[in-house]
Amino acid sequence: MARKTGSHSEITGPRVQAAALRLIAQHGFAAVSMRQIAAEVGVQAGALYNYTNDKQTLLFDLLRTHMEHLLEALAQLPGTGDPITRLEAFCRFHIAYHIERPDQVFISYMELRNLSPENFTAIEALRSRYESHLDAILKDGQSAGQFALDEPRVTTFAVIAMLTGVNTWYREDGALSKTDLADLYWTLVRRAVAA
Amino acid sequence: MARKTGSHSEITGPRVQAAALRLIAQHGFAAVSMRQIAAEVGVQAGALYNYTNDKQTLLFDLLRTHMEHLLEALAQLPGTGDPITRLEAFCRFHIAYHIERPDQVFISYMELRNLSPENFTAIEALRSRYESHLDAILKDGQSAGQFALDEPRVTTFAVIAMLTGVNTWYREDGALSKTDLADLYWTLVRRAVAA
DNA sequence: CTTTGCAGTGAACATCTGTTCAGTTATCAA
DNA sequence: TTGATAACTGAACAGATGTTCACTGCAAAG
Repeated sequence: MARKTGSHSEITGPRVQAAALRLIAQHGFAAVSMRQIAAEVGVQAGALYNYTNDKQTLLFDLLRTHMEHLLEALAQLPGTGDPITRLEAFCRFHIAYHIERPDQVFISYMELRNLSPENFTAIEALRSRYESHLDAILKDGQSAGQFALDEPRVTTFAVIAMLTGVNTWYREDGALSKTDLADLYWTLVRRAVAA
Repeated sequence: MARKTGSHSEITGPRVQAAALRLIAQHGFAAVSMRQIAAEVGVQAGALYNYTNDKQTLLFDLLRTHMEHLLEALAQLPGTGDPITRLEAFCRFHIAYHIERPDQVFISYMELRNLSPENFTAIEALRSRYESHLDAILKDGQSAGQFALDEPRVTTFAVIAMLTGVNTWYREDGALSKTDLADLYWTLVRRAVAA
């Protein structure tokens, strides 16, 4: 029978993911070698192939996992109700979730071009599902006369870009707390879309 | 005497820059080899070294040139006057300029991490000068009571992220004209900052 | 204790990397 | 025609790349 306890794979596997995530976020997918990732984990390069088919799949799994977790967390938000309340919930959620995962977010935007065509399509589909959530809120608010939007789809892109931009400048040790941050961005969004 | 006509360097030099720009934007700095760039230009790899000291300098020159041109163009905008008018001018300028140069914009955000520390500092300084322009407008409008901003610096980041985000989704053959686009974004910004 | 099989090693593979440089070509000035 | 020189070639360099695989060590199952 296969061993259960004493098996390292359940420890090493996540460590490979973590090392790959950190190194790719710092240097870029193409700039990081399998040997560097292995060294970070403390094994030889060959051992990585117990945990991934190849380097491309390693990247794809990082992005897919991130997007799936993001969608799972998003699903906790209310899908119906007052559009303004839902928009606020979405904005605060987006900032809170993304600011805690700068490496994942960075990679998810930067390394799309290093995905194979099939893998790219898969990730784009997940991203599209995420954006649809905000799109639905904006359209509902539009119908209810609470928002004044000429092009809800464009507003979706604009709001997500604005919120995600937090990651480019926010530092944990800065003057602003995460609550301050969410308040500031929510004020901007609220006024931008308000009827 | 040195030759003047018949000298190819004034032709090949820009072609090297253009090829490097296109390929790096598409695949990433680390993923593109000097041989690929040379092939795109139609020369051997060694010939590139007539136009750049090394690969790092080639990247740096692309980013530096982009930022310098951006700042030159920005300098054409009025530096004084009604803050609302200046903010509108800035927003329309930013979108118009960036949307015409997707490769440069992409590289300028994506490849910062592949710059040497000194080169990184130099580019960041240029970027900071650009952001200061918007920052000044927002602070002037704040003082004049035309804008209501809790943190002008954060608003600067938010607005720039939102406007630059256009590049991630806009397509030349889409339904929206560039004027429509600028109108939509300007409406969002105006309402977001309005007192 | 013996057997099983997972986890990891380390060498090997073919190929690619940035960069250098002696040598070739082509064009111009004189 | 001659001499100069900018532009480019093509080979060479030392080392890095992703991936494979026969192998070893070792913990657990029987």
